[in-house]
Amino acid sequence: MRYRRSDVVERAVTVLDQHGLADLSMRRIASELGLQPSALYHHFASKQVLLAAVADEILDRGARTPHDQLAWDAAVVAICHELRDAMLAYRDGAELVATVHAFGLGTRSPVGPLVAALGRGGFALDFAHAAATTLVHFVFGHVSDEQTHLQADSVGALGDTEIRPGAGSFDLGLSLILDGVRQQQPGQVQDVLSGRPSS
Amino acid sequence: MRYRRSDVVERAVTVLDQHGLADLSMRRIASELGLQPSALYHHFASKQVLLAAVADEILDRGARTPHDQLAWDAAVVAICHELRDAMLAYRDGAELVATVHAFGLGTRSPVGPLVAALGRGGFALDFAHAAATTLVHFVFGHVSDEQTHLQADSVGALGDTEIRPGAGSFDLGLSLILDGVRQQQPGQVQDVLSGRPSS
DNA sequence: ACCTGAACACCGTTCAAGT
DNA sequence: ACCTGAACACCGTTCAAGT
Repeated sequence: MRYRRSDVVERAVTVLDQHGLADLSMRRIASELGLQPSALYHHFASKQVLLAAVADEILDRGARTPHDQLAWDAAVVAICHELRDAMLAYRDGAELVATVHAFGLGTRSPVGPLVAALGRGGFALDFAHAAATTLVHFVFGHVSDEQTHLQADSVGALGDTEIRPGAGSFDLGLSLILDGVRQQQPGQVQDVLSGRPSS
Repeated sequence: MRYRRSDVVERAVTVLDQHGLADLSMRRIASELGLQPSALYHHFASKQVLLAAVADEILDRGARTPHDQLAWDAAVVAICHELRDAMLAYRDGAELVATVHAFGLGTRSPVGPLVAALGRGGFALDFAHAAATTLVHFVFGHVSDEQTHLQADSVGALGDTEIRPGAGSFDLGLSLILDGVRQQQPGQVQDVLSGRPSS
């Protein structure tokens, strides 16, 4: 059989979702396609490049409408939720996307959209960048934890007392950071109890 | 030669610092000690367990005095800085510690001390736990980024326009989260401009 | 353009056996 | 208690050659 680059990515996504990141090897993908491992190097320069394409595909599939119409803070919440949902949709999605992001590969970084949203909030670029990466680190870390616990549960080892991370603690952490960001909003004093401007 | 478990950990830390996490293999550690790879399995049940011991060792070496005397927010800042410094002290330290933490291995989790500090701030346990993990995700993510950029720079590929993460953006992100936490302080209204209680 | 076949230089882990 | 030696079942990557 003769495949296109996108066919390989598609199959890699399936292997990832069904067998996890540890089993996502070049040899495994090749054998599932009925190819020799070396054939993959016609489509991708290295495994890292293939993984970056897989991460981009996962984020693409979770992409929704643009966030330009929303208020800056609603846009930030929407982007973070979209990112979380996209990564949760595939086994080890968060670990894969975070790894690709850490290596500076992949073209779908959520930092750009977040900086844009924060820019509409009137924040300086330096501050917007620091806030955006803080948010991204939180989302990656939290969703990785969620998926690790999902995995542990599905294997059967459920500790009763343990605090499980989920949508609740995600929103809590997210609003924590957002509250911190709002406090730096230039030229404004905040109403602490509602989180909305009071002047 | 005949080694103790701690000798193996010590050598592993050296290999990590000199050659990086990618080259920290069981075979590499064994050969540096003049042992067969199988000999390591007398001391550690698996590579994961060895890595957990290495992470613990790195955090142990960075351990300072306890933070019980400090105000809760000063303690949080101290714990996060200590964690950052400990991981920055060894090549790929952040990636290793974060990986071990994600797998639930290692005995030196910074979440405990952070929850304790936040408890002294009067926060509910659930909230304290969410805040602590948010802080830990931020620290792991930020320091991983710092070390990735350090590595890229030392290789020689320095992009000029790029925003480099460092101590400045670390403190910025940290105070961002801390500001958000302060806003949830029970039974208090905050002075937004100073970050200190006003009532 | 896309793939095969064979090779190279590695992995983590197990296990019987040695001292 | 600590280690050897050999094996098993894998890796990512390269490269000449095929269609």
